[in-house]
Amino acid sequence: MNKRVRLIDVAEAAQTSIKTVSRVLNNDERVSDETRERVQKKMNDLGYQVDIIARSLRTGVDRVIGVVVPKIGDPFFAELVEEVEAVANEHGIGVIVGSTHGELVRENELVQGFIQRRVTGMIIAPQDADYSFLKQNQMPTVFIDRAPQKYSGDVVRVDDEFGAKIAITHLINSGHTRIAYFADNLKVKPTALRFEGYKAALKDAGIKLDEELQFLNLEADMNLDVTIEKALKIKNPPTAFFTSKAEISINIVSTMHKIKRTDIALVSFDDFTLAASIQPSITVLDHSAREIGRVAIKKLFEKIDGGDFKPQEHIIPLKVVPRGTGEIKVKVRV
Amino acid sequence: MNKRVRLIDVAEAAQTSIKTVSRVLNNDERVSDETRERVQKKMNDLGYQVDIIARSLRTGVDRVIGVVVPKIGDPFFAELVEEVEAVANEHGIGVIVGSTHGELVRENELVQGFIQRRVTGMIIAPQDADYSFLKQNQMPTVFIDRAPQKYSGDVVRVDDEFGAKIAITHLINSGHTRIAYFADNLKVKPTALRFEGYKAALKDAGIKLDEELQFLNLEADMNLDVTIEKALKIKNPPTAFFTSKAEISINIVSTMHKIKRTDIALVSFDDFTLAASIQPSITVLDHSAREIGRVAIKKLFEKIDGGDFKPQEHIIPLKVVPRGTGEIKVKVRV
DNA sequence: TCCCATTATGACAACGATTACCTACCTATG
DNA sequence: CATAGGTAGGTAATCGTTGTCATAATGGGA
Repeated sequence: MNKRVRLIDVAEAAQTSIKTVSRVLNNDERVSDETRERVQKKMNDLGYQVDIIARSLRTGVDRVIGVVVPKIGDPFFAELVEEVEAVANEHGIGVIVGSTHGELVRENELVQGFIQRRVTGMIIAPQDADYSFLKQNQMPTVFIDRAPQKYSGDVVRVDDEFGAKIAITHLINSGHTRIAYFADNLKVKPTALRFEGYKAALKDAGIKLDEELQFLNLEADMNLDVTIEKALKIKNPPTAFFTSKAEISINIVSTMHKIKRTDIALVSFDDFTLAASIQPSITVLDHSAREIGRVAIKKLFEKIDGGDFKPQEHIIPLKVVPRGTGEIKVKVRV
Repeated sequence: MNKRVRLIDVAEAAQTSIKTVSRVLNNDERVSDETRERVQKKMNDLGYQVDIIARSLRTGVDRVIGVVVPKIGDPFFAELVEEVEAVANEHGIGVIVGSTHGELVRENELVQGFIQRRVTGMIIAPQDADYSFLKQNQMPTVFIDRAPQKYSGDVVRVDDEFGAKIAITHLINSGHTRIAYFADNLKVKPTALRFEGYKAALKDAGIKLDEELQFLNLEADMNLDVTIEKALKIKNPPTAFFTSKAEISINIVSTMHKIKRTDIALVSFDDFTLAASIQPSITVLDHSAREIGRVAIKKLFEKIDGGDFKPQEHIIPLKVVPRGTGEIKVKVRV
């Protein structure tokens, strides 16, 4: 393996000092045109490439931002990361990603690793990890999806409670009173908030809560056939379903198509591919991963070059995208 | 901002040398238990964190692998990256990603950036960039999806031509003879190969090619309404569609549902979310992003620790997953 | 004409870890 | 008892770049 060309090699070839070559490399004004050209020619001839690692060591930061998400394979986070990467790229900064898969230990390892690497900044979708170790202003960080534990930092998220509330209100306005709620882990903050929104909307409408309609702590990848069957068999069965998450929605859509019960109204908290195209098309809460990503990276850069701002919460507005489901209830109502 | 704790700070606190602390850090045997404990305690007390950058400079590699894909937001590549990350993680190695968005310049920048960073290895889904600058064995690299230009390296890909051929043969065996082909940019190698497979299958079955059935160089995000309308209006219209890519399939499914023409058989080269659930469910070629990712990262690690192997091509087998579409043709046939 | 400001350049230290090499001491063995 | 070998630890060089400070040359103003 042929060795790397260093600044000093270029310097020797161009008969000047390493510092001058460094100046040329960094477009420093203080170099005569003549020298600059000579150096640049030699750089090309020798095929010089900066050593980013050496530069990072010297400057104290690695021009990379660290992104922590639950699952990079999840289309929601994949789009979010794409947006982050696009903006970072404009600043000449790379993106290093890690998935926690819901594991606290992993989440912690990833964040610590980013700090050890002296990343330029971090964007984190926190799970339950404790962030008290992160000293204020130690590292520019923006949290997404929800606030971290024991740390007060910038957060970019959607208004989960309000979103669920308007979604449920949408169903109520369409005439539904028996609305079942399907959610995964309630210990996760956004999920809990969505549940609150569900309850609030019913309460506001004067509809009594019915525990028989609440299907909580489901696993997203679980087969929901049995659960759904159970839901449809209760005495006064639901005419509408509300799901707290795209993965569950997809799962439910599959099952409902399988058992040919597309008469049940369905509103999904997240949008998903084909939600608009399938029959009936699915009413969703528009909840753009890209927008969250864009706002998060923008805020992050503000912190990076602007210095220390007070931690703020940035709420992305949500709105109901009415599609096929939701309105059809009248035909179906019991 | 409080300054970083270095090895030497720990060494002083533990009344020993920097070397001994380094040994403890790297689990070197040559340290007495007593000293080791004393050092570890001090490390904790002071909150010591390695400086990965400094370590990378000294050792000559950054423990990170660089991944280049067309779009990280594309679910196919997102899943692939998730798989890569999972395996890399087991080796204590991070993943840095970049999207080319089909731009040659960007592709080149990304790869050069990885080299400047002395990444441990690279996984690249090449577009049209010229890789002749990459010297053999300069950097462990595995290409995915297709081979690079002007460079002979390891490639992990599916058998595009064969895949398309068996898919079309599946349709032919179900009785179709008028099969339309929808594809995006034919200049992209895999797309071109898929087209070859289409032609080969028809030829083998003695069916004449009809240019009226070929809809090439479509843009994936384009509205296909007009194209489809045109396809269905020709004299002897198609009874089946074959799409070369998930994005196009989704687009077509949307349109077909909109115009209520779910009677047309559809086979998609890629699988996609809900393909199995919608009515009629879509027959696809099973073409696992995860498997490609897994094989690619495995091969990459072989190169990293095994040294230099001869460049090989690894072909992931494809098979048809028959679902609703494909068989229903008889009812529909003109 | 002399001095100061400005410009172009260079010498050298520093960033924080690893590593090659060296030292001191202790034990075992002929 | 002398020497070899093993063990724990230390010193200094090194990775490739950038930042600090110094220096030489040039030009303009007093």
